Amino acid sequence: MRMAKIKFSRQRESIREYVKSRCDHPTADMVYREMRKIYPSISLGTVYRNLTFLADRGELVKLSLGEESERFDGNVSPHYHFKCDRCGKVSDIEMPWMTHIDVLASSKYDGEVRGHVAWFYGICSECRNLKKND
Amino acid sequence: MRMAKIKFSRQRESIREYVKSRCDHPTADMVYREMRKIYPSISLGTVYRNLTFLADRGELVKLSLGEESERFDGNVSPHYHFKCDRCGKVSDIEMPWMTHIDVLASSKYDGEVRGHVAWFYGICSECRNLKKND
DNA sequence: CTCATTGCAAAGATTTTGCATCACC
DNA sequence: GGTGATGCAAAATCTTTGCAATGAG
Repeated sequence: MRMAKIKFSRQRESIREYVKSRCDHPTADMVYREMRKIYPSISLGTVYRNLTFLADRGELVKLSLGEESERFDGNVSPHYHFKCDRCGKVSDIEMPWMTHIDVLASSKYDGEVRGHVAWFYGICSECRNLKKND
Repeated sequence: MRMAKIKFSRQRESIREYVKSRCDHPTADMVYREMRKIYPSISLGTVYRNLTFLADRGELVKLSLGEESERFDGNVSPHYHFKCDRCGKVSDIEMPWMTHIDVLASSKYDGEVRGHVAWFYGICSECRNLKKND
């Protein structure tokens, strides 16, 4: 079984750079709309293929935050996210990764706990300030 | 603005009872296939409408575990889930709800943290036993 | 030249919805 | 009888995929 060779592609490079440069955890469609500014004839399929490709190789992380569409994160170090219930914005939370909760879960469950997925929700500071003026 | 009156429907009762009786967190399609045994002409639309209706009224909980389709849980008390990476089974974990992690997140984030979503993953005991015999 | 990658369009999969009919109350 | 719920089918989303053409090595 031989590895398929990976060839350079401008589209893939731009997609990688774009996601890595953003802090807003864009969806495939957001990436697509941005890429069309550079490559007007790029297809959604290419965007999906490359996002999946990059996520499979660990260069991006796919985030499932219970929304219709997946989001992509260029920051691959383990960290948590906060989703605003009001504006939908997704931000990073700078708090330590809680490996101890895996140990806790493991002690309560008859199986091999390998990790967890978690995110927080509520109202972001911008939306909270807006509400004060309602 | 007047509340719409809610009428009894056998289909809705069966869907409620079915989900509440299960521990396997069925998807809409699993509920649909089960309901067709009782109501051969029930439609997927009716199943979706009722699952959403019941979830909106707090009688069921909709679970987004990063899968293609949502799952539904008849146990509405706060608890965590474990998803087996191998067989896909979703089980409950009997561990206390971790309100303290919301406090922790809140101290690290400039917004109003109202709660969290979390689940654990790994290999369930059945699958681990199978692997021993490989 | 070879074959990985693209663009395009069609197909998949899941969920929602418009509408006429049905059935609770 | 009035209107909420259903069945059916079409549509809406999001994502994947088959295929011929393109382009990197």
